[in-house]
Amino acid sequence: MASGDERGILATIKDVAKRAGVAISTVSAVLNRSAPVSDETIARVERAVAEIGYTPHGAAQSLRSGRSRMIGLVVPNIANPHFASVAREVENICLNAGYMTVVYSTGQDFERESQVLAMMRMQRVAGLIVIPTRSDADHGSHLVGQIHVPTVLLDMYVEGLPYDVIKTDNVEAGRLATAHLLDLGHRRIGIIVGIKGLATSDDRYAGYVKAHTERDVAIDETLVVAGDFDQDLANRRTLELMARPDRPTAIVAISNMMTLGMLFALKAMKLRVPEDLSVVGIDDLEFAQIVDPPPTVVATPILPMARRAIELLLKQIAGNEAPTGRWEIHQPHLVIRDSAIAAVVAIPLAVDA
Amino acid sequence: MASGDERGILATIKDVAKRAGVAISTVSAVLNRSAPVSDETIARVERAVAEIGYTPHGAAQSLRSGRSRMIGLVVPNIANPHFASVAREVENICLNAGYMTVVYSTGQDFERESQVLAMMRMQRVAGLIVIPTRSDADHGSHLVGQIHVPTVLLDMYVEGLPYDVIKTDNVEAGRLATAHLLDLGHRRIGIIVGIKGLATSDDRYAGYVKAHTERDVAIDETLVVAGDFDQDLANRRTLELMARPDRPTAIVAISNMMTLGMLFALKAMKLRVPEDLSVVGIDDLEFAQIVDPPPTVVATPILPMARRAIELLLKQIAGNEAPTGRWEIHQPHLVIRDSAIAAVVAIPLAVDA
DNA sequence: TCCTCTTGTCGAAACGTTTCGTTTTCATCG
DNA sequence: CGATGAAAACGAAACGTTTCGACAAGAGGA
Repeated sequence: MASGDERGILATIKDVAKRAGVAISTVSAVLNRSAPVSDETIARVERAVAEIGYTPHGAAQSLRSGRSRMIGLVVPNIANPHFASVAREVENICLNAGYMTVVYSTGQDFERESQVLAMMRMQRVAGLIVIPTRSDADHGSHLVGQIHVPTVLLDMYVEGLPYDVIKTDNVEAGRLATAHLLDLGHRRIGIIVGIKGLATSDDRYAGYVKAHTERDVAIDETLVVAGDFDQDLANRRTLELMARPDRPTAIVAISNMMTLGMLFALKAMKLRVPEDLSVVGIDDLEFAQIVDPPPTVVATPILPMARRAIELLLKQIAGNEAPTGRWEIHQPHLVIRDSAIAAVVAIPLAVDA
Repeated sequence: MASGDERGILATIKDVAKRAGVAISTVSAVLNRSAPVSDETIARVERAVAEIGYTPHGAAQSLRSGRSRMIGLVVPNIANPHFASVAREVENICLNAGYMTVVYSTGQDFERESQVLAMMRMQRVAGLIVIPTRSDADHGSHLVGQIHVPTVLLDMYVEGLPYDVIKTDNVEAGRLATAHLLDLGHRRIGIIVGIKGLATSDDRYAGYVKAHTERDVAIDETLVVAGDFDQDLANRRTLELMARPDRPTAIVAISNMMTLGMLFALKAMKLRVPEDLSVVGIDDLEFAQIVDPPPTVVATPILPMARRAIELLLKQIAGNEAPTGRWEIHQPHLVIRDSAIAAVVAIPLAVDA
């Protein structure tokens, strides 16, 4: 960084070549180890690079070579700790692999997703990890039209898309949460589902139904209320649900933010958890241990999933492999903490499931 | 997206020109509104763009024009909700301004910071918002050598750097937190400080001292213990501090994660907050309301600060303005919740400060 | 009528790399 | 000793844009 850069104009490979007294192509060969160069020349070039503080121009590289060193990560909301930790993981691994990560939030919004994908296209990212906003086939074909690079779908699938998918068994997650409550003797279990048409939400709800069916317990459809994936609406729905005379004795929340919204609503209503109401969330909370009460949740192995997604993606990019369109399903598991206890009146069911 | 793109090779401006029957430069003029073009030609070009689904090649644009549409955001840790919300805000505003955001975590690590800045340089980002890892002059000159674009420092300053700085009054934050406890009658107040040499940490500690001095209360230096900014070490330090026979009656934690670590440690020790120990944190917690207990904190207006930082940065980039090197200081304020109550033995001080 | 100005369009150069075919040098071998 | 080949270095084309000077055509003024 000694000299040579005035006013933000950085040194170019040409400057390096001149200083080292070699051709541009030789500098390139040294930098990329792409052709045999004598030890002496290598040394001269490297010295020149160090002296003038040369940093290659990424845009020029990717323009010429046709490959960019960027990977796009599209998540619903980076402010959600769940996705933030995914971002952190992706960022880390990619940096080590020499890739830059570009993270963007869609806010579960269709148009915004398009806007973000357009940006990604413009930057000609080398690959994409996407947590889609919706799961229907319409949305799928829309996505396909927008994406022209190796892509791995994370946490959520879209019907009939030619990408690899890393996901949790969401039906099992819903089943696990609900079964836990049923086995604790609860019979009136509310559930706040997410956006209809979102596989994550639909599947988790399917698990809720499955757990009931397995145990031959009837579902009161009025206890199934619609939310989105966020805190506010879950909060409101909880308020409504608990204001009813025939309120549930337990609730399942199908996302971490919804669990939070729910707990917050209950606190505002001065209802005690778990004494007045048992709660089971899906997706673990970052700081669960100091939440009041520490919630019982079905945790999904999001970090291993994220790692696997990049691994697959990098392999696709490197090997120029076509995506297999395969689903890789990771299993969730129940983490018992303090937000769910046995129902007071009902007789616990024999556990055998 | 009708045709023209096979195998991920996207259409170029040349394809558009051919299809519209005009010169490349005319297409460019239409797309950038950079020269007068007849209405009829505009229409023809726009139709061609739509028909073949043309997306400009960002790398080529920035190579030729010398300006990139990217802004870099360098934060300590994206997994920390505090910084994640900054990221969300920056991302949002930048997207609307036509810029892409590239977020990276340094993990408060010097080398990693270099690595990240090198990446940013390689991508020739148009501007940078940085939350630095250290504040000393050495680090400052190191930063200057690494940065060649308009830059705004957020939340933390580095001595004698020619960049604009948006920060909180950290001395006041420390003072506010400590004064609150002193005014509640506490006389043995512990503090877990961050990394020495970090302005944020040093200043907040200075505020702690200031509050004591103002009230003529002596400080027991052994109650001042060193942490980093993270959860784990704060946890350990709390354990140590509370294991002492002459343990404090209150503690100040100087970051959100440290507050969390502290609360967690106290919970593990089965100490009640605030009955056994009063706690005041600095920086608000995203989900404070459902933390047990909801902590009393000194909140910093991080989102307005972030907004202001981008505003300043975009202005610098657009106007080719030199940074003013000015400091803009935002005031923190006390948010009283449930983690701090009056000391049991001591007589509260008359409040006049 | 001629000159000038404006409007619309074009062609070519340039941005900083990678890549590939070519040239130079020199050792090896028949 | 001349041919062969490998190793090292070079030069130029190309990637997809923006930008700028040039040019044609028509309008307006003297």
